Amino acid sequence: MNSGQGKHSGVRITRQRRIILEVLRGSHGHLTADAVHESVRRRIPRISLATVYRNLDLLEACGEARRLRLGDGPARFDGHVEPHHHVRCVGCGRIADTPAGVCRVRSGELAESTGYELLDCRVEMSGLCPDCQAARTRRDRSESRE
Amino acid sequence: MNSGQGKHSGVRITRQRRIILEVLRGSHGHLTADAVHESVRRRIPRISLATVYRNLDLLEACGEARRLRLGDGPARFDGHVEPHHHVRCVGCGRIADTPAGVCRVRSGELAESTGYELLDCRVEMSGLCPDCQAARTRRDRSESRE
DNA sequence: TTTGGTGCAAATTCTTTGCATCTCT
DNA sequence: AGAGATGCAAAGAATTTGCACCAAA
Repeated sequence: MNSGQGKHSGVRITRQRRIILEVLRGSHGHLTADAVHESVRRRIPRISLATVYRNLDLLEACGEARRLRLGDGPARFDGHVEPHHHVRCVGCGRIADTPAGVCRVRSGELAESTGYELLDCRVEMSGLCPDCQAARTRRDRSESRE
Repeated sequence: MNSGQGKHSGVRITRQRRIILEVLRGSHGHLTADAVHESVRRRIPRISLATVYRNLDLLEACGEARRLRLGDGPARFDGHVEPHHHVRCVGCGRIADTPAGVCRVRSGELAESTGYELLDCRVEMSGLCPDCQAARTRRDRSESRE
């Protein structure tokens, strides 16, 4: 975030910023800005949603958080920045992490076919979570009985 | 779209619907709803943006188009539904198609690690397009001369 | 002290909806 | 005729911004 440093260097660690990051790191989920706001509010009741958005933007720019736009609805923020990907359940919307290794990108082939130089790769899978698989099975059974 | 057919079967092929799809198919780009609207408007001046949105939703549901939410900003629509992926240039925002083969997903590993049953997989890569690579090179050279 | 951050409210941007009207079939 | 589509305008959701005040360095 701060490469061309002026005389004073910049980003401060405010209470709100620190706690927002704690919430992101602490949560296993992939929280919407609103959910982060709700959660932080329990510790800083007067924090505004705008501050949450500003800080999420900044954390993303710093590489401390990732913004996900899976499916529709609001963006989600992930405080775990180690390489990994996501699967979203088409049944219930739940999002799970997957190991980075489930997808392998041939950057050579990319460069060859498009001329692009690869910087980052995100995989959004969709599928059925175990619960929704079970629900489907139950439904299938009851339908075949009709 | 129409499996449990009632007495009358449903989706009509209206002029606006047909032309929207033609625009999507004809364009190589990945158009925003607004851009589709602009384009269709040249043939149907009174078409409304709402109609464009409604039809894009429907075409997506029919599997005739894909909705992409890459980076930020509005969704983009892709009328080419054969399997492929996308790279977005972090320099200029341009989006290019990539062959499906640049990315290989191990669905077995996915099921094993998450329990999800894989249905679909989208890869969003980011990188530098050839033009922005060239621009960077020029910039690097002029900076090293200072 | 000064530069950056915050809260609040208002503004933007993107997308969806209600409703009267129109149009395929 | 009647289900389904459209245009228009208004509503809605998500996110950003302007500004006066506050607080970390």
